[in-house]
Amino acid sequence: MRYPAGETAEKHERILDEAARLFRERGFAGAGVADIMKAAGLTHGAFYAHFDSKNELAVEAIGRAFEQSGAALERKMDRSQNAQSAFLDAYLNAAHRDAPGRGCAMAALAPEVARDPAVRVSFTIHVKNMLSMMTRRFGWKRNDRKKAIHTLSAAVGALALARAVDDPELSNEILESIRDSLGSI
Amino acid sequence: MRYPAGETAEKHERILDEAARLFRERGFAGAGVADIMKAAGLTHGAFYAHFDSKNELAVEAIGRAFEQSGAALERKMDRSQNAQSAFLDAYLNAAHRDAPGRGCAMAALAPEVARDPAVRVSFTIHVKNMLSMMTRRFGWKRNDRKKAIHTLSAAVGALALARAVDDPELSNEILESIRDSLGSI
DNA sequence: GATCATACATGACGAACATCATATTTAAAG
DNA sequence: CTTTAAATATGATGTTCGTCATGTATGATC
Repeated sequence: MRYPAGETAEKHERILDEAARLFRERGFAGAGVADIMKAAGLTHGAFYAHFDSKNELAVEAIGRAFEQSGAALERKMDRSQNAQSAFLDAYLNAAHRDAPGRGCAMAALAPEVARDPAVRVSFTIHVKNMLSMMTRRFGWKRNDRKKAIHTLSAAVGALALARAVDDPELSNEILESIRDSLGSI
Repeated sequence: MRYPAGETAEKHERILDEAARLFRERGFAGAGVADIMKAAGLTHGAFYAHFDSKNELAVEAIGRAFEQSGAALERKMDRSQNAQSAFLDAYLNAAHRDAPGRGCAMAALAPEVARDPAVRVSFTIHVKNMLSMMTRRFGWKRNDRKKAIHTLSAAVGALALARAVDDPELSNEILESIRDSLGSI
């Protein structure tokens, strides 16, 4: 049957949201089209009425993931006196580590992105946005750009490592160490 | 036929080497058992005479990848006056970025490792080894451990981001910035 | 109100993949 | 020398996956 335009648009958004979540949780290869459609409350057949291919979905889902986690970060910085420490607290903590599906796309997907030419294009735009957002909000005077790159790289690396190690003490130590180290650069 | 023990052991090593390379290049999901066996000069059928499963291979291949890239790092530090700057130069450069198959397993595989319980165990041991190797060789006095964690996280994050972005200028800028920033911590 | 367009569900298809079965050949063990 | 055990190639099996084909019901359009 033909469905009301508004409902279709909502389903489209649900597919994107679930893709952005499942890709971050399981990787591009680990989340199938049928999985994503099921999570969005549909069957696999409807997928190609919304997207040209799984790869095209990956491109759009990366953008969605950045938008979601970026907006969450900005909200937390808005509510704080110190944007930098708000960023570090929000990014480098156990809740973020334990919920990759709602977290940073860079820490969850960077190596897989590197292997997908189409996704890299979108990823690059959002990394640039992230860097300019950081320099803007942190209010740094000199070496702004280098400090932003340093903060971003260390935060992304720390989160990825904290997720990959099996030892809870080491995982927490990584998060705390980097939060502390980056607090005074 | 039954093959001489020495040849079989060599083939076993070749399988491990090719797995360590292909997993880093394509990810665990992206490199198939048949691909790895073909790269090792064998057919897929012989695989289960060498390993119990693909996942078991992944566990051992992660160890092999750490050993290879760790040994290469140590050789470069041996040949230098300053272990820290030798580390930074060896890790954060375009050649390492462009050859993930011979490079750091953390930057190439951390998010996938996080999803595989068996691989995480091996990964954790090697991260700990890496941290103690760094503190030992860098000759730091105070805050050794925190500085090692900081250096490792920033280097891993920078390399992963430098590979994932599409813009060569930004990619080089990330490598150079972090090399510079970490040179004075 | 008749026609058209489309978003969906169901199901199928072909490819890729991990794993297993079997036959073969020959090193190793006795 | 005979027997046994093992490493390999070939091929099969069952599953998963991306994508496509088709039917259907109904909102949209005229």
